[in-house]
Amino acid sequence: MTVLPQTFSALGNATRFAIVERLLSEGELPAGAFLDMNDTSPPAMSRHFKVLREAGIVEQRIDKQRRIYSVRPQAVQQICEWSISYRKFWETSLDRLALALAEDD
Amino acid sequence: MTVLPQTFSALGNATRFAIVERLLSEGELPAGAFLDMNDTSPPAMSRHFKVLREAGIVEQRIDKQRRIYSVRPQAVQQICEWSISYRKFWETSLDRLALALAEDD
DNA sequence: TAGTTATTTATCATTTATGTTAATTAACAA
DNA sequence: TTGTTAATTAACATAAATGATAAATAACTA
Repeated sequence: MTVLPQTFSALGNATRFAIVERLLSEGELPAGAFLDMNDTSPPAMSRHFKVLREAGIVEQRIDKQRRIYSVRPQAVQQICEWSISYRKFWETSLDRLALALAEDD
Repeated sequence: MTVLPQTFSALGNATRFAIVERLLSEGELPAGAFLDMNDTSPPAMSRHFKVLREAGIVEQRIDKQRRIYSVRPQAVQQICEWSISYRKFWETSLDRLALALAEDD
């Protein structure tokens, strides 16, 4: 069906997740902007970007000697749509839960 | 901040993702109901459930000698809220993209 | 009780992921 | 040209994930 497992797998690493969150908040940034992060030697960072690229989560734009990365909106949209497609399930489940808790008073 | 990377990591395996999708569609099921799946020896399946439990994605209910699993609605809700929190970004990005494509006609 | 069913835990082997250092590529700057 | 900056690729080591078989646990059934 979908490629969501690959998307989730790529986001299932704390460093990559932080990269994506930062790109989402700040917009496109060159790879080098992330070298201050926790783990990160340049090759490690480069590989994280490769994983994100191959999962279709980010895209690369080349500007001179810089690689500028940004989040592909479709990637986040796909995640949103997946979770929304089960909304009826989780919303009613949570409603029932809240109700049950309220009855304990 | 969040535990989302752990959630994503757990869902980033095709077998576990399939388990979760089936639980979401069919509702709670005993572990044994999944032994027809692709990989799956009973111990492999058991470990997949353990990963899902530890990530807070499923919960276990014991009925006699059966372990009945179900999806914790909060897990899906959390994913939904994360993607929604960046909705402005990805919706406007996609709008711009559609507009740019339309202009090519 | 003895055997069966459902599931998990223990051990071990193999694969995949991830980090490191060294070398490479490409563009810029003196 | 020579040196510097930005990023990647190559080669290697180590850790984590995942699967298999065997054994253990717990509850049901004859």
